Amino acid sequence: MSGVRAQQKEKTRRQLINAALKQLSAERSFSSLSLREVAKEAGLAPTSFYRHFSDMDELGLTLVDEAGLTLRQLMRQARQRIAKGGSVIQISVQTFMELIESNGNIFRLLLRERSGTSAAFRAAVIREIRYFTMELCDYLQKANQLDADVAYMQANAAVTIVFSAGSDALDIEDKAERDQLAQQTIQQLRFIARGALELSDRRKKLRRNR
Amino acid sequence: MSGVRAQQKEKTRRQLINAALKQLSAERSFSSLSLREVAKEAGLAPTSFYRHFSDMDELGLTLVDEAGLTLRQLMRQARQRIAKGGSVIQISVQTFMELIESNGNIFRLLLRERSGTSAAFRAAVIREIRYFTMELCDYLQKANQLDADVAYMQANAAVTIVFSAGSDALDIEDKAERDQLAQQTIQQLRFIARGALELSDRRKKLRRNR
DNA sequence: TATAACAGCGTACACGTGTACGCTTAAATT
DNA sequence: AATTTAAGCGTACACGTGTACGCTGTTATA
Repeated sequence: MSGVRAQQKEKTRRQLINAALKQLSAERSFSSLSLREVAKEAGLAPTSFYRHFSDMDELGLTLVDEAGLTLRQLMRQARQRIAKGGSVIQISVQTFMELIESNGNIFRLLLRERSGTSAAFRAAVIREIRYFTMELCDYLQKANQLDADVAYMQANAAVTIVFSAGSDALDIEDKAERDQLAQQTIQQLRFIARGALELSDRRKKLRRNR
Repeated sequence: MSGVRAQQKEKTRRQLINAALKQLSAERSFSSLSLREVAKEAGLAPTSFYRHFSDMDELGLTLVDEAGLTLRQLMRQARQRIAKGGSVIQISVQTFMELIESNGNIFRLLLRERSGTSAAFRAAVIREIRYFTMELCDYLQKANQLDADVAYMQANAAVTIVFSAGSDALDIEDKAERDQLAQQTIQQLRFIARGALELSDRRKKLRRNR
């Protein structure tokens, strides 16, 4: 049981994953990739693909998992930076934008499959994004003493805005323009935060006067 | 030049458009439609397709135009209702949700092609949405006396939130759930409006004290 | 050392695709 | 009335697709 074999298998599995990831781009969606193309890019015979995935769909779901992992990495990194002090919103947006720059394709996958054509994919993507949202919701609730529903609405709106901005950022090559987009996004998140806090305060006053 | 011929041509052209629209659904994206399928659905021989569009892409762009038209219809309708009094945000969201219910497929097209695979499509969709955003921006600027940049950020955020909610609504069949989503969206838009107004006020004070 | 497991390959097949080409037939033009 | 125009059809082709099947060579097990 030395594992030479299993090791090799894992390696070509990664080659398939990377091949698919590489072929994703602005002009190429996952659903437009063919099994043959991916196998070829990975240096495999088409039929060997089946030794690793039963389907292109299965590969796709694996990629979504990969994307979820990246998202969690993002959260960890942002938390670390926040712990060192600074504006929470600014740091979060900046970290997110860096992620998009270095992992454009995997982020594109999330965006496309979110409103994509396969129910399984959509469900998987939505799950990842929901996890992300919930994590943020928790943080907001504790940090700002918000009611659960207010925190959720804020988190949900914030994630929507940030993901949308990320999608736009993917189409911008000019750095100055991207920075401007980031600034705008930060301001929009502040709008939302402000509104949420205000509702929360109003409710608190109402409770006190009862 | 009675136009019997041109009339007939226009009719089958519409049949092609409607055929494509009909085949769009949660499980079927435009890019996954084939020329042959659309022609068949329209009751045409595959090769006759070319008498009307040189490409599936050309048909697609026509559909995006159609969607833009629908969007403008929406704005008109919302304005009429608003003129009769009531909460602007509430009426807008409600009108939007009605549109989605009755024109799900065309709205899906917009959502999908926005982050889709064809540069031409993306550009066309972005143009339509930008128009929509600018219209809202104008309104906000005048109605709330906002600075141009603040109004734009609010409009942009609002449109993002509403479109995202629309996308979610497409996957919900339960009416009560959809209503809840609408309520949440309304609240989120109020957050944003609140934040924008607050920034605007702060700026005004700053100017006064100069 | 003999045997089983299994990753990877090549061949082969049926199927759906876009589209070139020429024909028919009815409307439009002369 | 004679001629031109053009919408729609059928045939035909080359191409890319997923995948079934059997073979080979190497690794793991007994």
